[in-house]
Amino acid sequence: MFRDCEVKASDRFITVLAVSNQLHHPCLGTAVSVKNAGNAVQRNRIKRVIRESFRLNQDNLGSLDLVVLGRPGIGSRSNRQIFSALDTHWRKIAAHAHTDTHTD
RNA sequence: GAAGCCGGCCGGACAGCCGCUGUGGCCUUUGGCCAUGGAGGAAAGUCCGGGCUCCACAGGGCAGGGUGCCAGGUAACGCCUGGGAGGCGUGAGCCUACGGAAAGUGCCGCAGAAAAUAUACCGCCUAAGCGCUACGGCGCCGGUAAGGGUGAAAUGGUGCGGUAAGAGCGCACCGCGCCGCUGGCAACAGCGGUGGCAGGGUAAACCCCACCCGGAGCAAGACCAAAUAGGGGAACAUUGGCGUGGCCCGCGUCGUUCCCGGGUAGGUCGCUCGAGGUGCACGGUGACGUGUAUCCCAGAUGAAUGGCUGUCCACGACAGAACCCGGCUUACAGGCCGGCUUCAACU
Repeated sequence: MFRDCEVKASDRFITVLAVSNQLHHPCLGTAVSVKNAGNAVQRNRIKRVIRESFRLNQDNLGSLDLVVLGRPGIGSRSNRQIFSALDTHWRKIAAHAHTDTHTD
């Protein structure tokens, strides 16, 4: 997954990796360490927000396996900041996915 | 009212929309619908104790670790309660690693004469004995530890007697040791007698004494399904290896270990009804116990318990269950309740 990454979108606090799959819906994985989030409470909050954002956008993401990585300092970001950053990343990845399907 | 002590409790609220997940029911069913439950006082640190599970366990010895005033509570504890002793505070209260230093060993910097079989730096004394004498004394041989000085600590303290000067040398009081009596389950306390004092500190130094302790942990462990190959090389081999988990004897077992190569970790159970919560009654100073009524209160496993919006306020701290309990410790915005103490003022 990390080696075969097809599309990557990232900023200072979040990295999103994507690989196309054979299912007809997207799959989400999260990787947020306590070390990067600060403590367990912040880590769980980040993961919840990631899942919620994914749920709201999954119809636009096609057949992709996605991994969202939390980078150092992510625990200091607010929910609003994470939602808006993920919206940007989802759009970028969806655009790539669509061009891929067109070129097929 | 101010300052403070002790004990207990809370840890944003409400509404709408959209989600996740446990349980129950329905739909002739592979997903929906309805109902209902869904993080904490510390879930944390993983520092103790216990349950549970598997392994080990004839027995013995030696290690190792822990606890350390007494009594009680408890499944158990290094926890809690009550009491004692010592210390701190005007007080309510708080703190204590609080057994043994005449069993042995070690250590005690600097200063100081001396830091432990004691000793004598500055001093004090010159009674007895010896020598000299200018008859004032001086020296020798000695006596002493009162005073000074050093130190955290110097062989009990204060006073009187005593003396050449002094000294528990004698006496009184205090302290200490021993014996007895009284009270108390006990730690211990009080009283009486007796001994002239036994000879520093340190045991979170070794140690001694008393008591306690088998090992590993839910990735424990059980079951189901699927799958694979007992391949190659090297070393050792009964004075050996393994079971074995501190070591030895013992007991059981017979190939064992290492390297290279290859393979697996899917599901179900364990998994939440428990030393359980709450109310009442009774026993107990209390920790707690007993009886009774009532309630069911997270159970995930790429790991749920949430997101957005609005309104309000004192604008929200520390922080996320992972087999389960009992403690301890640490973190914590702000707020509430009860009891008590001291000071000030009023009546």
